[in-house]
Amino acid sequence: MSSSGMPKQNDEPTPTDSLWFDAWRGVLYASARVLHVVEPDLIAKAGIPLPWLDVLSQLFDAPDGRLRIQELQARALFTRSGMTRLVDRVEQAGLVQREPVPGDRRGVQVVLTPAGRKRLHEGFAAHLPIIEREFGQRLTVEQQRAVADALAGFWHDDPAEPEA
Amino acid sequence: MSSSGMPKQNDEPTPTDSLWFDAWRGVLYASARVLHVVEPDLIAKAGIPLPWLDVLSQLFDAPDGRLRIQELQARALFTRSGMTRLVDRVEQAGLVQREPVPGDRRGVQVVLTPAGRKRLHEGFAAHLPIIEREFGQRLTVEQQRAVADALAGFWHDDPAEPEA
DNA sequence: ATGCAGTTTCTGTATTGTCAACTACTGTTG
DNA sequence: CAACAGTAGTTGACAATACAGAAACTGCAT
Repeated sequence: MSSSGMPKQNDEPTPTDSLWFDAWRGVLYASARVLHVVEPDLIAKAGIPLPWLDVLSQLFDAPDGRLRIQELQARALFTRSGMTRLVDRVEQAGLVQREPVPGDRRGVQVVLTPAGRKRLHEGFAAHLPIIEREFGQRLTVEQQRAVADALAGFWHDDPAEPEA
Repeated sequence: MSSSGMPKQNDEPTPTDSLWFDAWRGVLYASARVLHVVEPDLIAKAGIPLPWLDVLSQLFDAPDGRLRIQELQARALFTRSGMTRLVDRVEQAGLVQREPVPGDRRGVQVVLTPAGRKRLHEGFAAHLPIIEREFGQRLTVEQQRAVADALAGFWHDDPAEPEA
């Protein structure tokens, strides 16, 4: 906010004086640092890479428990492209299943299998304590509430909608 | 949402009732969603992939303007391994330079070139407005302050130190 | 019907990331 | 000083990802 208009040839490429940038930096570093601890543990304890867990939980959270490839792509947190092949791998592991879309013969619906639902729960059970230790316990309750409240909009709104 | 305390075999794999998890989800989704908008723009406008900018700015922020490969690896936000090759590419683009470490003949110091410093500034100038629009403007000033304050610990402390 | 722009997913290919050896060097120990 | 465990960085084999274009289908306009 405060940096006037030319952060160009200063001595700092980061406008350290602006509040929103400090907030952004906190968000960026927090997610990166926590994920770097969580990811190896998740693979070791539950045998699920992070992108798989993402697909699994997006499906679980979907209203009908089923999502099309492009919907998965829009909601995905880690993989931007290559959803076809990511689903290939998860399907080959038996955690997910492709089904035809009733009215549209080019589309594909992806659905959780019972095994997929089971692995999803295992995965969450395995890595929730780590997230609590690495993230939750470093914040006071007031800070947790403030962050949750401030950032709720980023996961609450539908990524398919281009936002208001 | 309201499930009391046994997130295990409920109908929700996510213990939606705990505050720290909502905070974490906010952080995770905010960083992912913002990055998904920022990254293509950064490549289009400044020709720098996000991991490059990360390397460049870590070097810029380093006390002596120089970092060893393993220090880059420890501080890196996006790339966990393969720092050798990432530095290869950035070096080949002329933005960075390898230099021998005075007292240690196996080590390598990575230093910004003038061209690298220039591209770093261009990159930041290019994508700061986008971050402000996608992130900063979605938060009130109080929320910005709260988030910045709550998450300051994640980027302020040295990743080399295993933290207190 | 036929054609055609728009869509949904898949495939080919290049690039990037991951994991496990491997080389070169350091500092310590006998 | 010779041996050796530990460290720094690189390399090679392989998996995952990105991007462009192809194939199949839809809905609307002729």
